[in-house]
Amino acid sequence: MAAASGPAFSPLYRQIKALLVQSLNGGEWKPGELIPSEQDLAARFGVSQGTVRKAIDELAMENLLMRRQGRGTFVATHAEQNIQYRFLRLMPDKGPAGGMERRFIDCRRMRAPAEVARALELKPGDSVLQIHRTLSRDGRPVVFDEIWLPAVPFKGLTADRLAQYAGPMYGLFETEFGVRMIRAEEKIRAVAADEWSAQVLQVPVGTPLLSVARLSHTYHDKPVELRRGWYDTSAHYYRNELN
Amino acid sequence: MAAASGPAFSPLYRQIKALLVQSLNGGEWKPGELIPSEQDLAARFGVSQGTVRKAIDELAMENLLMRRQGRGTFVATHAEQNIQYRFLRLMPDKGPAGGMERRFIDCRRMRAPAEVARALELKPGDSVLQIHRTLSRDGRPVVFDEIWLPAVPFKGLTADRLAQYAGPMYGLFETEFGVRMIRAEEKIRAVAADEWSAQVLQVPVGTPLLSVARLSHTYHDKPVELRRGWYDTSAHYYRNELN
DNA sequence: TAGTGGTCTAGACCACATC
DNA sequence: ATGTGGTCTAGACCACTAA
Repeated sequence: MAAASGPAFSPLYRQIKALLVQSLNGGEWKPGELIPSEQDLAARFGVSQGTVRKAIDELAMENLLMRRQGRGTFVATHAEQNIQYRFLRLMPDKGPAGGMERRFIDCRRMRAPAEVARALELKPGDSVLQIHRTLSRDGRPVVFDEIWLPAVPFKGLTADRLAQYAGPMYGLFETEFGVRMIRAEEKIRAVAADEWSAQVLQVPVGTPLLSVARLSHTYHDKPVELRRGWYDTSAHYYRNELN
Repeated sequence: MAAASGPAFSPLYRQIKALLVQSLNGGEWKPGELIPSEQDLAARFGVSQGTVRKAIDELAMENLLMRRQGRGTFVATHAEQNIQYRFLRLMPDKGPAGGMERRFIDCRRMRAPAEVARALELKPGDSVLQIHRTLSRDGRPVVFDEIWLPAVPFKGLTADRLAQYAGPMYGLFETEFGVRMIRAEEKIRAVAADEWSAQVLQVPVGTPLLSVARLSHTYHDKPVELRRGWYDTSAHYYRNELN
């Protein structure tokens, strides 16, 4: 009848996958929790275990779920020791990867600038939070971040709460605000340090810095964080894998 | 008996996968060619179709093979129109992604510097090829690459041959030298343009540039290309996806 | 019409974690 | 001993391509 443009066919396991994402997004199973066994889910949806398995396979590959043989399938979380810094690709030239010191400079509420509103799919003038912070290694600042969050799901977030929380920032977002980061895109450039970033990173004005603009998404590809970072790459590098 | 340190268990489909990689590496099926059907492979290896399928699934996910419903499974290739610039992550701020003009500056044979020999796992002093080239958009140079290749599999490669070949460089490597690039790692930094790169990219000395050091691997994680690139990110950005 | 990969099922057994 | 995910099998049927 209609113009016949859409995908018109969706295999069963993708429909099951969509139902699982619904349950994740709706909070039926929270980050870190155990979800029902494949057998239980198969019974619940009225399909075979193999079909549920294929749906979970894809969700595990997309890092929404984590399988552990003999234990079960868990909702992935940023609040874990082993998967820490999942999105931070900056590696030190020498020494182990982890362990940078966080310092929060400020956290303000304001009206979204046009550019920020566009990226976060807000109306121009909607309320947003702006956070500035640094990451340091061995006392030397390496990363200067400016973070923009929509005010509505993150109401009540302050610099103090950020500073008090031990563990990755995205872990706090999960546990305190129910916002889980799934996927992000980064646009990377080389820029000269302006006065502000030069001061914060303790480098001369004009020093080449890596500019990293990250847009993070939660379920259903909804953007929920815009992050502009300046990285001092004199003793670190941004690592990427091509496949 | 022994100290029992190795993986000690390998599922059937991974053994099949290893056999398939052997055949790919050995040249039984060349890039772009059709491989036998899953049924044929199952018969050949004495396993069920499902087991072969799982092996092929992983190889397809790693971009070694390409499945096409109704047609069969093909060996992936860089010499294709649709998958062009698979490894180049530089995107223009405006306009479509593809279509940059290549220019080869030189191609010399020399002894490997220590750093290059280490990266390519050669003996110090082994013979290597050094290539310089640029990529331009709308006549303006954007990328300056210095490429290092081991001389032995790439014997006979000249700037002329590079310039005459239409299509991506890795396509030429496949068809002319039988070397297929599978996977690469990049280390990215912000640096100031030195005199040479400034001249080639037509920017002032000291301009911040993206420094991209890429190590490319063929089958069995063997490194076969070291590429140091300088990107002018005034009208382009390096795009990355985090998952 | 024939052949390919893609989906779905049902059942058996293995590896692993927990009790 | 039990329950979980992981592997392997065999067979049926669907979607797609090409001749």
